[in-house]
Amino acid sequence: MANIRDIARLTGYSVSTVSRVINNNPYVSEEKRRKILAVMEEVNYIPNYTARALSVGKTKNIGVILPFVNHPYFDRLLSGITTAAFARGYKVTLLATNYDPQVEEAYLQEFAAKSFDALIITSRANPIETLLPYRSYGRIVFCENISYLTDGCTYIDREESIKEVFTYFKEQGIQKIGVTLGRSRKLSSNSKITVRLAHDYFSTFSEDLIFWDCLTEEDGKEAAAYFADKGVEAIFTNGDHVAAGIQSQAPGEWLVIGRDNLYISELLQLSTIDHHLQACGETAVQLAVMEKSGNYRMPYEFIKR
Amino acid sequence: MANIRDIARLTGYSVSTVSRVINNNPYVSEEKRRKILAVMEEVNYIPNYTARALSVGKTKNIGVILPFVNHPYFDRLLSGITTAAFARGYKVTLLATNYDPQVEEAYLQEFAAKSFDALIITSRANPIETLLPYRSYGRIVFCENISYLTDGCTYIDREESIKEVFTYFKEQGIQKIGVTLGRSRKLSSNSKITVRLAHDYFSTFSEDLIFWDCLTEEDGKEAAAYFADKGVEAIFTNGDHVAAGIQSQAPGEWLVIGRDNLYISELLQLSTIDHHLQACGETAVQLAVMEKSGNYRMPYEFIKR
DNA sequence: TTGTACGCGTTATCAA
DNA sequence: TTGATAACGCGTACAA
Repeated sequence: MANIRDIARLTGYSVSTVSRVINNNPYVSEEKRRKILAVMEEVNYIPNYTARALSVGKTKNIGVILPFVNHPYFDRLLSGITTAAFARGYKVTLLATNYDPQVEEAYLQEFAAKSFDALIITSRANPIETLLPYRSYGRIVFCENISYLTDGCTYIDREESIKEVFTYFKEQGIQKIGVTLGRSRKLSSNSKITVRLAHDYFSTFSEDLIFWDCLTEEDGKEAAAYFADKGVEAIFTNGDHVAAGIQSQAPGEWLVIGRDNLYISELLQLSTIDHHLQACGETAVQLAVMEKSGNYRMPYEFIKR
Repeated sequence: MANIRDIARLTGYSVSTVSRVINNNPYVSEEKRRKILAVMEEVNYIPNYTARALSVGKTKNIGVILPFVNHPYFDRLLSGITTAAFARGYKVTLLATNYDPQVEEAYLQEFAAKSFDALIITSRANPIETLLPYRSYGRIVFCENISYLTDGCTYIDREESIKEVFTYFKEQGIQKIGVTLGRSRKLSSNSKITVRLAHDYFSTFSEDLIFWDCLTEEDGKEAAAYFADKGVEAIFTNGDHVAAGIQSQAPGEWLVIGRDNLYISELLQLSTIDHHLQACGETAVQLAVMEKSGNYRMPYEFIKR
């Protein structure tokens, strides 16, 4: 593997001149440029990416912390992130945590070690206090509404969308609802908001009307069994695929509402909230590369069917 | 940001000793190790990842070339890849091409520039001849059966699974079928195999019984319209989500068969092929990190419903 | 327009 | 068990 010094030696010019050719610096005579390019071609020279990154101090790489892929919520978000990152010449590296706090911290350490130019946290496994100090190492974007931050947050409008759904429930005369959620309210802002609003809107609501750890369609089926004897009239789910799992077990049993506006909800004629996750991912990248600053709440659509 | 030399200066020991502490090298006296660790802690020192990568010549990073995310096929594959990579201490960076050959080559150049320890090509935009030379820069794994390679390929068993489906069609007395495909047969081995076998099994088959560029559920709906007057009895699709799109437009009109074994196919009671994409992704990583060698064809399941 | 020399932050070799 | 020093490969002030 030839390096820049080899090219310098082979052409008889200096390392800097070769570097200028590599970087399209105009201050190189045409003749030398041609010759240098010829030699580079001949020995199949390719500048080392890591060395450049070290020298310049930038990697053109954005790290994305998420629990896992192959889940509608994160895949949508990721789609927006990759699209936007790509358009700006950034690559995206996946940092899967499976919600393990230790693993997440290891990634934060890597970020601190300058592995990525920026970090996007789509969902976290540690308390926010653990993460905040790492902001001194570079840009960290949160896909979550962190109240005491005025910059670097982009989030879907859970607060308003859920209120609209719950108001809709009331209009339909519904008194008692169940909800499905992904994980304990400790860290998930979605869980926190959902539970709070459920209590606000429904005096009948209680902790045993929550079906936790609900991630997949299969989990949705189990949720259906769980709610069978709970006397709820409607179920507010944490995803269309979950809603579909529930609906498949007991069609028409409850007013089931999903999220994400997946095709499956159209197919089953289930109402759903489109939280514009794709746009959220794109905004996250804009924040990550400092193209934008501030906090951004995405608009949403409640699709009634 | 303190560096290793700062730590050396601050502790009064040499850079090498500090490096040994960082890397848990046993040849350091306990007293020095303690003191060095204390100072590292105090000034919040974190070894620079890029510098280590440059020095060692490895990045612990696997690049994955794919057209886009948020598509069942690639999301499944990616899920297997991230899981397996994670378990082995590798990170995964997404290299989205959107099927642009130029972009793909740019990624290959980055690979040649030592940006990744290995490359996994899940789908390509260039002819195989363009890619092969890059194997001299490091490990490249193809998720595709490349006949004249005896190593570094892992692929789903399209040949046999499609034969089984087509045989099943014949058993059902079906004489004329339509197929949906993602993109031109030039580069997609799936398209190539499907078209070849369709001709082999069905004398009635012709090019106008192919609905191309079929990627999403919405495309599936268009496919349904396309096949409305083609007189086909069955449609072999390139994905359960596409199959669902077709089925939604004209339930029971055709015998529709999907692929990927998504939940939606269970819901609609559509037959499907489970190609074990997750396992394919995991195997790709094992090949990438040289834990395995050779070619691997994944087993499949034809799920009749 | 060109070249020298140093910085980027580590790891590895070798001598002590 | 330690430390000096040379890689690793590139970018870039600075001087010429």
